[in-house]
Amino acid sequence: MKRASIKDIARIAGVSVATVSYVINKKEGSRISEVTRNKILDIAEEINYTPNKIARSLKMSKSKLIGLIVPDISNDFYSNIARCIENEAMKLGYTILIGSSDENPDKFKKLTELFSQQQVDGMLVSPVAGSDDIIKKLLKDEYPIVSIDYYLENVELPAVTLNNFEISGQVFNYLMEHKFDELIYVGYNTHLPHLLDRQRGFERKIKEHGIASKKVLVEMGNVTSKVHAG
Amino acid sequence: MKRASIKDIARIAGVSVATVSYVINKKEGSRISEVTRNKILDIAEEINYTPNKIARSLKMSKSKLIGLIVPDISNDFYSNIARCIENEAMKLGYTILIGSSDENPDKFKKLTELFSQQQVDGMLVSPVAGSDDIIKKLLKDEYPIVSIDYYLENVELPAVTLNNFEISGQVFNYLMEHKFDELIYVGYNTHLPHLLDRQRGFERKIKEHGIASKKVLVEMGNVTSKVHAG
DNA sequence: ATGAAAGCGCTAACAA
DNA sequence: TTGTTAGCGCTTTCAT
Repeated sequence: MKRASIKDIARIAGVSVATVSYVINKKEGSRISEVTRNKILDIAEEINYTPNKIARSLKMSKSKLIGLIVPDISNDFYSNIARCIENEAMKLGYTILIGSSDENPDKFKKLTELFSQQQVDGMLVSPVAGSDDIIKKLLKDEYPIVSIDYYLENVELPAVTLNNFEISGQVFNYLMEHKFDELIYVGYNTHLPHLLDRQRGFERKIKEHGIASKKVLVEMGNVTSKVHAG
Repeated sequence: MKRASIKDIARIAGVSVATVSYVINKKEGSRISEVTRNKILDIAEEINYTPNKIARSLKMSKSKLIGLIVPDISNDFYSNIARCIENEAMKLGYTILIGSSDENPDKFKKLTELFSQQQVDGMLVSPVAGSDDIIKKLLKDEYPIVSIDYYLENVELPAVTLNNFEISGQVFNYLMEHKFDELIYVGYNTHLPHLLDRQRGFERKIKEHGIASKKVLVEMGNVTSKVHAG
């Protein structure tokens, strides 16, 4: 069944498409008499009209779509974040496009391209190691983009993250209160700034308290197996 | 930064938009000389052209979008399904729109409307109690839609589901092998056909084997608390 | 209070 | 081999 368009309504109602457009979009201005308004609304109802947002997007250069890129949507941490984002997006009339990067910069890039082509109005992304240049380019193209759980140094990337440095200190304090006398820091061997913050937070405390400590850095990937081995 | 369009490329290259369109879409036909093709590709690269899929969708009446409705994307079961769907979709050049219904038919309806307006090419939905009419309407409008984990009686709704009746029997067999001599069936008090199948599968076995049994049906919602109470 | 028309970026039929 | 053009469904300016 071909979908009804405002043109169909206009033809049936014997008015112009402009008029139909006005009533569909409930412009409150003085335009449109009660009688035409109702006629149009009735017809719309009857022929089961629903607006074509694609056409609208093209005309308006606004898609009401936002892209979400996470490392893996099947991961509990991210699917919960996705859900919260979805809730807020819905409230504002946005729909979310979703994609998983698997922490792979190529996939990440592909997703940004795909979303960008779908003309999303913005992206929420959880960047991955090696995606800095991709992000910078997006930013340079004036693409609204905010980062999740990650930030870039010397780049104005709006980000919602943890205060990793601070939290590391809190963990240290907790451990101290429980009378541990030697600590081992286990973390990724990485340059990602938000992860280094944890390390730095830990190191600062160690120095302050002059405590025995060790640091174990494992390669990105499966922590569990690496730590056992090491 | 305004995005480049094929018109920009055409202007710079001194060719028509049709020509640009042809090379962008790599039509292999005899059209287009190597030299123009390369010129166009170079310019596209240089001015950072990326196709506007919204425009393309409008023209083609195909959005390369598919909608996915699950009860809750933050639920492990569904986020895993979502991930698989995403993988397959990507392979085929589709992007997925996601929405959570919270098992609420109103939200479910809203999502189908939203997706439909976004001109998705089809929907994968996990229907909820009370959504039968919505589904039927979608089907009547010739909307490609397939159901997840659920089916409708007397309606041709493609569905990927468990064989609940059969599986119930297998569970029963397993229990028998382990020498249980009384069984309790705990399930929802519902009319949802796929859930009733489990019940029927169980009942058939009970009858066949003449075993002592009880049935506890709880209202949809939080099973755990209900069963404890009952 | 309403309509005509341009144009968003793209594809494709038809001409040249 | 390439160009012209109509049109997808919609919004909005400018007339009327």
